[in-house]
Amino acid sequence: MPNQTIDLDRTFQALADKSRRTMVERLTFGPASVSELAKPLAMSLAAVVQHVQVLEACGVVKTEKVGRTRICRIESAPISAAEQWITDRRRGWEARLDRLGDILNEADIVNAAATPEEKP
Amino acid sequence: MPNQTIDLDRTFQALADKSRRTMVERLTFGPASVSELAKPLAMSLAAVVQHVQVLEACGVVKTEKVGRTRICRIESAPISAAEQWITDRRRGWEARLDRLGDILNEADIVNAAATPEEKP
DNA sequence: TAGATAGTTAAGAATCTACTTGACTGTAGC
DNA sequence: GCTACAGTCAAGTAGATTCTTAACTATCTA
Repeated sequence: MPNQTIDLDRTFQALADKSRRTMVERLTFGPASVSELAKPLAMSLAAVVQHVQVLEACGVVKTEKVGRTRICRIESAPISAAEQWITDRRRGWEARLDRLGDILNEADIVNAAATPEEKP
Repeated sequence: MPNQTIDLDRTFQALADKSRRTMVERLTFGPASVSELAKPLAMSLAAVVQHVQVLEACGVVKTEKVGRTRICRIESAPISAAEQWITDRRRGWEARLDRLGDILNEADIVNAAATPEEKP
């Protein structure tokens, strides 16, 4: 598979698990073997392998077999795509709230000009 | 519940569904009722209500009943926390790759200085 | 007040997830 | 070659997720 299309469903799903996030966090500091990833996790190695498979299925990590160990490294594109989706939404609602704030401020000014009496 | 602690598991899980992302996208443009959120989705209203409950459980949306309609609006904190988690990781590995790049560049320069013959 | 609208609730089915254990395979080092 | 290591595969289980339909409850409008 050359460059699998990025699937936000799978990527967010992959990140929705503390153990997998711990793995990603570890891989942030550089490549690691499966058993290295397994160290901080209280589960069987087989379970860890399955988590690695989930991360690999969505492209968040790439792996490579070196001798009898499997080296995992992080792949930026899918996580960046997830980040971008969130960023785009946040920008959207922030812009809206800014506009709303402007309108309310303007209304306040108009209101204050209309009734300049009461000041607590 | 005053300000529920942000649960990345739940938040990423909430975003791991196309229908829910569509809802969040819609809410980016301003509050909406449940049936308004339901419009673009090919599923029963009951199913939409359940999706809204998922989004509400992780704090991504807040709702309020007005007459017989339920108004949903986006809440920034949980999504921002998810974004932040990704951003922090990305920064981490980008910094690492930069350092790695520097080292390789330096090695290249040293190498080029050692063997200045071959140039394709 | 009758009927339409907007949502709620419960129960159930199909599917997915996150594990487990146990048997197995390929590689490394003595 | 033998043994330990690193991982793999398969099967099974408990619980979560995503829907459905059907019956129900408010609230609004004519």
